[in-house]
Amino acid sequence: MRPDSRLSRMLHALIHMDRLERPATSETLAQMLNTNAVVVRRTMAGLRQHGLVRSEKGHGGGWVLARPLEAVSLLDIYQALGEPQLFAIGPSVDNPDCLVEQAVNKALEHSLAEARTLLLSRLAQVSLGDLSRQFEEKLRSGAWTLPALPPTGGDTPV
Amino acid sequence: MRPDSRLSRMLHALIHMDRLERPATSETLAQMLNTNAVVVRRTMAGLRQHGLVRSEKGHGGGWVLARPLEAVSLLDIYQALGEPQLFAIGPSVDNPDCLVEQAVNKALEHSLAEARTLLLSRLAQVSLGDLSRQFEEKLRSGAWTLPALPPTGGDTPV
DNA sequence: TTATCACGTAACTTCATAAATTACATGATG
DNA sequence: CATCATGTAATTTATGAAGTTACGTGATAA
Repeated sequence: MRPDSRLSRMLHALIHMDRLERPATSETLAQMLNTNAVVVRRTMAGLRQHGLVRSEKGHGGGWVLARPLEAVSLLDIYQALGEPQLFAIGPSVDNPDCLVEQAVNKALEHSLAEARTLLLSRLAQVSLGDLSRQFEEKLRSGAWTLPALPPTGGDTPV
Repeated sequence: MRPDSRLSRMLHALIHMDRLERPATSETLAQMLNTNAVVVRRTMAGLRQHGLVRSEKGHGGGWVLARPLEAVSLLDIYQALGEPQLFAIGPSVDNPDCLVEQAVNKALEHSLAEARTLLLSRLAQVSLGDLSRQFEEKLRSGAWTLPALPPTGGDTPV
């Protein structure tokens, strides 16, 4: 099952947006995310509805952050995306009247619920500012030396 | 994303198998699980390779438990199924050289790994015997009173 | 005022994969 | 040796994220 990458993609986009002077167009973000501008707009729509970003039409328009990165947690983004399905495994609904199936599903869902609670609490504890700082740290520590590029200086990578 | 129901289905099947006198055919299990006998064989194959069940061909053949339910945890079944993908969300691989994407994915994967550890430990703590007892408890407590069936006695449901 | 830019959104196609189905082979029982 | 039941390859179906096409709306600039 191919995992839903929308959360990761939006985090990626928002951190880039924070580093740009001007609004980022859907086309620009689509190139960063190696996808299509319509996919960007569609996914960004939820964030706009939750007041995390604003959009502007026309010349010079695009997407801008509505809050500082420090004030946005990974959980905020997850929720703004509509809280997509977390788990790739789940209960069966083959014979809902069967008490065995009910007992199995109850136990399984209980374990899943615990894992979900832990995961959401972890997402709540991490801000986009934290991620941005970790990115800055990578830059400072020389991590920009890409495999095929000896450290001859030059452009910082995207 | 439709969740993978194989874990739930196999738990369901194994508990029923424990209550049968004779080997359960794939066809019988398929009816319990509202699916196809080939799906049952394919899914059961992993459990056989891990020594959790045995299969017998020919007349009177079918599937039998190779261990008491108490000696099998939900984690055992999950592993026997090849440890299928747990999460429906995951990292993006749009621009692997991008340090922002790397930082985002690292943080996300860390949270996911913690949730995975918790979930697997919970699955390890629950045995099929526990589930079977919970099923028996439902039976005893009158939970067999199905919506359309007043408690007039009669057959116990599947 | 008009051309261009950029978002908004519906409708459709593509892609991946669990699940289901079809087909046929192998082995065990009566 | 007919029947039953598993073993497994190959194919089709179903579902939803992702991608694409098309067209509409609003804002800016010339």
